[in-house]
Amino acid sequence: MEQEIIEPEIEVIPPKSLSQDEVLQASLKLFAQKGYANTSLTDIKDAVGLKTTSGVYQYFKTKQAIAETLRENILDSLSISIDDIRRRNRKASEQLREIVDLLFKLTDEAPEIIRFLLFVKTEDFLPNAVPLMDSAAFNKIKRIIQNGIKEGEIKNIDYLLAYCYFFGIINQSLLMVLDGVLPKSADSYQSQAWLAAWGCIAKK
Amino acid sequence: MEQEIIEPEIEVIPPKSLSQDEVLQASLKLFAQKGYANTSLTDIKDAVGLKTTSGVYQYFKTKQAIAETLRENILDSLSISIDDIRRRNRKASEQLREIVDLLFKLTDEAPEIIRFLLFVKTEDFLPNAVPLMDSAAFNKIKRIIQNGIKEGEIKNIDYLLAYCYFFGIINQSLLMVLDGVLPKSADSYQSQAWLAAWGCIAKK
DNA sequence: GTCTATACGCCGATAGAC
DNA sequence: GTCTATCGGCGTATAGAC
Repeated sequence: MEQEIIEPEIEVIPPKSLSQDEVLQASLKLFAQKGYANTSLTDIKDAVGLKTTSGVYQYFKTKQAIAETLRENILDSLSISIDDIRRRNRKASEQLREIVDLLFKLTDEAPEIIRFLLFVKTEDFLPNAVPLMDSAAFNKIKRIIQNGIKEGEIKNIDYLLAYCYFFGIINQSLLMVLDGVLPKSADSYQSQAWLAAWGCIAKK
Repeated sequence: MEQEIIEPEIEVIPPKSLSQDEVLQASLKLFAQKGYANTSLTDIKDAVGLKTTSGVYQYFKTKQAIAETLRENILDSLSISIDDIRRRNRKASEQLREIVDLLFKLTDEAPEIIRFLLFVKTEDFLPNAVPLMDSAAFNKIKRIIQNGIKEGEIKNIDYLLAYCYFFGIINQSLLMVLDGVLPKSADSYQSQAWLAAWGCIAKK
């Protein structure tokens, strides 16, 4: 008669079914805060609520593999977002504007992601990882700029220089927000940063 | 009969009077290339030509102390250079122009220094170091910008934003040169980068 | 004042009990 | 499938011989 009661036992309060994703999220925050080398598996295990580091190895064979997966996930989702942006907008100015939107929003809402991209030097510990600038996501950004040049929206300069000036301003803004040098939320600086960055490369 | 061969071992060629500065120079290169955490005292000892790490401790008590001294030296000499630049020029545009000159020249001639400034996150291992933006050198740069705003040379915006836009472009240019993304020497990009950066913050 | 030897902790990783 | 126990290695740092 009480056999049905067996069911609710399936984790009433803490599901505690530790998932691979919990490890990834915890590691992302730690790597973003302290850097890869200064983050030990002990730190990760603590952040996730495990008792020993052995548990972590259930999901990832090595510490490197965690960082690798993290990087792939971030770059993949960035790439997908950019695809979406390109689908919804035709002009380079609109596409870049939406990419800036995304980056500033992430800086406020998921700063670990931007920290990871801006601060964590993956080439230091992932020797054969694709350089950021050669990843799918960044290739798409470069293509947007090249198209903008071709269409006459962007000055006729080396597209790498256009990238450099535009994202120089954008990245430095995000960086100074994350470092607390610019004291307000990223959102507060977005429109001005966009104007400065776009004004740098826009034709005429 | 072959006993005389023992003698030449007294190092005829390399005087090998090891100086503190040799350790600093070697460490600077290593830190700039591989990062602080990935550089061991064994690496430093090898780069300097010592047989054991003990020799390094003759000049510095800890590995941290090496990085600390290095940072102080670099920031001090930067600060001195900026003093000199301010003495020789009155207008903010001229002063900034010469600072850009200096940074690009260093990128070509002593890339380790710029690498150390741009890439090595000293706050990760020097907990109580003064933040870059609060160092004497950077305070002088901020003052130059504030003066430029007061004199009407630079747009009337928050001086931190002016700093952000200007050095966003300059630093990104140096960074992309150091990463090899921009394939030529820093010198090749200097005048264009200056024009873009100054155009961003110049009045009118 | 430079090398020998070594202490000692932390880290990443593994084997195996339950 | 999670915890116990532990290994081997490297990294910083020290004590002391020469």
